[in-house]
Amino acid sequence: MALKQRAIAVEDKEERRQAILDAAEKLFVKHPERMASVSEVAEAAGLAKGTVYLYFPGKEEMLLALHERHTRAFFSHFMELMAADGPVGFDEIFAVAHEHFIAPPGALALTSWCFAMMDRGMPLEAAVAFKLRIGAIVAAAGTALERHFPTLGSGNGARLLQHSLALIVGLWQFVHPNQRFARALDRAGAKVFMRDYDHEIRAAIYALWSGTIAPLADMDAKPRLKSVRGKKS
Amino acid sequence: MALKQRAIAVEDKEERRQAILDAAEKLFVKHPERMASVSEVAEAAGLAKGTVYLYFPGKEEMLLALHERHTRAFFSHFMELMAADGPVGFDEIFAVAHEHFIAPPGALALTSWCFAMMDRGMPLEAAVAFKLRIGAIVAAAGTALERHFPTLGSGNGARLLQHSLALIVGLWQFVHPNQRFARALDRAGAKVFMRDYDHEIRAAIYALWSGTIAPLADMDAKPRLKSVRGKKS
Amino acid sequence: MALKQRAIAVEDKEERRQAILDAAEKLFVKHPERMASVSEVAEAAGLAKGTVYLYFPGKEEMLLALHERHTRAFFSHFMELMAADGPVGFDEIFAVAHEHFIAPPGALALTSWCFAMMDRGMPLEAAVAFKLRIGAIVAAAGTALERHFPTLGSGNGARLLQHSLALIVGLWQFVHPNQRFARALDRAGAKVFMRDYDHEIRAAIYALWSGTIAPLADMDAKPRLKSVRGKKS
Amino acid sequence: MALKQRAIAVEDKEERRQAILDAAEKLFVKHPERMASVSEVAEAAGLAKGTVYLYFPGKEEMLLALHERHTRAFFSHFMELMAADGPVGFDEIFAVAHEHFIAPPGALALTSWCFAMMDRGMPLEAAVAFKLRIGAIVAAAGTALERHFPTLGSGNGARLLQHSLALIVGLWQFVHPNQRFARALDRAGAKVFMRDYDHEIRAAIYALWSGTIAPLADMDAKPRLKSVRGKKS
DNA sequence: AATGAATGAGGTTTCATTCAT
DNA sequence: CATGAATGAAACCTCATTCAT
Repeated sequence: MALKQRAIAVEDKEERRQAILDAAEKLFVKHPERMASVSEVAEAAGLAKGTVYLYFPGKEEMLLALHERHTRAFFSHFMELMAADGPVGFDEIFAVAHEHFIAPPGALALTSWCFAMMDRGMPLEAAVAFKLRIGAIVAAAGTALERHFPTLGSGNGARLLQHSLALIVGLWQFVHPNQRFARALDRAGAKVFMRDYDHEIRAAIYALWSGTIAPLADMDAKPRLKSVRGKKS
Repeated sequence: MALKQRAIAVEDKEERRQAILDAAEKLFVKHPERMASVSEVAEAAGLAKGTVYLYFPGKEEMLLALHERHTRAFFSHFMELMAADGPVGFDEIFAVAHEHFIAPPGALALTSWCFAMMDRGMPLEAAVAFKLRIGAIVAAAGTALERHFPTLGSGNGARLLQHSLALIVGLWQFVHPNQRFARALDRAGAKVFMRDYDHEIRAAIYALWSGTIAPLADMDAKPRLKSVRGKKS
Repeated sequence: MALKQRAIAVEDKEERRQAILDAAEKLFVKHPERMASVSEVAEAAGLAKGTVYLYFPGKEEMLLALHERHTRAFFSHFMELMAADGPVGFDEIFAVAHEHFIAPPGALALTSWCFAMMDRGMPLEAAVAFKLRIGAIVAAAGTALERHFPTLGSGNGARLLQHSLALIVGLWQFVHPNQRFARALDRAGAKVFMRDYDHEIRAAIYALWSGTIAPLADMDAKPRLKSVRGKKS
Repeated sequence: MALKQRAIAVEDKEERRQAILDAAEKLFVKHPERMASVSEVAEAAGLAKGTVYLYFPGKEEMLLALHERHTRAFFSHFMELMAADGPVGFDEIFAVAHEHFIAPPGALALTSWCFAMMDRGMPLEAAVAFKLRIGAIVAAAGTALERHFPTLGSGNGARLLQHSLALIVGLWQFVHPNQRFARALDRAGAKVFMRDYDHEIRAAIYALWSGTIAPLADMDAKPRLKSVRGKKS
């Protein structure tokens, strides 16, 4: 179903908004080495440049909206999982995160870019508004998580979720597990040591959850986190 | 000691290079809302614009070099710590990371920006060269870490370090614990739930290390990472 | 008739393109000692710098287009002349060349500059495309010329035209018959020997046409192109 | 014999000056698509950038000096020819021009570039001084030529020489008979009509000399330079 | 005399955004 | 609502020239 020439009804407008985001996403994936310009996005969406500005206040906001779409989709799915009756395993939760953040090409690149822009280059209000919206969602999701893992304690659900997403994004930035880098590193003859992002992130997240949900004791007293080197017998 | 008018000796050149980085860093911190232009950096360093291009191939490379300076300083300090005779505690290690990555104003903002640029907007070669240089350092540091925590197993030291740095950066991007955001969030009347980055990151890293160094068992079999919700009596 | 604020119709666009060329030409003549910058041209045309880049891919292409305008105007006029019924004299043809190449201030300076840029400093494609366009025109003009001067023989019309234009440009470069040079040479107290370009070029072209259209005999056998010096009585 | 480290004697200085010109010429030929920078020239000459400025007031003057070297060599050779006792044929004279202007790679490209720069971009004084020096040489050469071709008449020798050189340069600019253009035109699939510069220029010069030395009558009265088109009966 | 580090004017180009149509 | 022409600030970068060493 083609888009209408003029979007007058509210649903038509929303549809067009989504079409613009689709176009932006497509281009983001298609050209991993640069940011598409607004006019490219517009063209890809079958619209004129100016029209994009009827739907988004600016370029950053548009990309942030795209990121938000990913994020909302994840949490929506996550809440469904939490709403389930039976117990939920790490694997199931991780699978949802994988589906929405890790698997979609460009998703983490976009997240990374958005976070950098939020700090410099984006109107502060847009960034803050985004954070408030997402914050509310994370809080709800955290509460839901706590119901499943009572040892977490109040407030720690949201924290664990944030730590987890932070780790997903941060590790991606370290590994840059995309074709461009992979090829370039191969050309450089590099025996690179950490390229299997999927495996790494799973292990890291598991460790984080393991350390959070099932902590062994107080941080500082733990002998296990004292190194053994140089220990006197 | 003032810089010479002309840096002819190799040491003088290095000194000037550092002076340019100092200026860039100063401006980065001073104007958190935007990136200073090359000519601003030059002026702040008391040099002409063209001179900066004698020391760096371009703007991105300059900022990457600044980030690399932080990173090298951290690992240098870290290696000193590892070289110590006695056992090393989590706190000591974390303190070093804190000193070099977390405490210096702008350090994480810069890291975040560099990572985003590395993906889009920076010459690929520059990014790859950087990754290779840092990769070698991380590998060495990982090996050193493994000597202190034998349960880590070969190769896991470097991985843990990367996971940790990823978490530091990623969480910062979630929290954006800087004045601009803090003020804006306050203005927005937000009861924001996670603003104490220092505390959060410590807990998150501890959990990660705890989960990595002292894992309790295989990931999937662990009942502790099965939720209790909906469990039949 | 003033230009529209926005050139939307194709004719308006062409008009604006011409207006930019007009501005460029004006500045070219006004400042014989340097090339105006694109932003000066834009300002002179009452436009913003960026707008010029909507109409021309770059500075060189813009100036080449200006030169092409002269050239096309000449050939257009020339073809009209050729289309006339009666016989056409050298004077009439030369008058057309004079009107379009020699008389307009700056025309030959621009031609000279374009030719130098075509060799170094201009994208090769732009230069080649220009040559192809002009080549087709010259070929047609040559054919027309041959109809008027049957002794020329097939193909020689285009050749003569090119030789003639070459001579016009080349001689101009020798004489630089412009005010700047004239004044400077006077200041230098020079009794310069060849300053009347208009007269010189007419004589030279006449000699060239005379020698081409009415050649006396084979090149090498001619006693007239052997010098008389040292000839035995 | 290697150049001395410091050129103190006058001959050493001249030698170094020539070495710089040699380097410039080499680079000019080696990179037909761009102008070498001063520092490239200096490096090719085994000198530092600043040293070039001890021998030439600026870049333009350096290239003009290179052009002047060609020109002086030609006229020197030409004068030898003129000094010969016997009669001199067109072929011999043309051969000298060919040897110094046409055959050396880059010679005409340089001439073309110098002429364009003389008009815009070069200090006027440098251009005028050059013209005065060359003017004197041309005048002398013209006088010598007149002795060989008495029908030329006083003053016309210099004029013919200038017309000839103008034609050589001008035609080159039309034809751009160099590899870059040749290849690009071939790629463009062009059946270009005038690519044999050597043949063309010889014919054109011959026609010019023929028309100048052996003119048939007054310009305007000549029926031969009336076209035949449309002639009655 | 030679060097090459420093200069900085000068130029081109891009592209997010605005706004007349 | 939609368009896309116009804007013009912002940025980067080069390189001829100067001058401290």
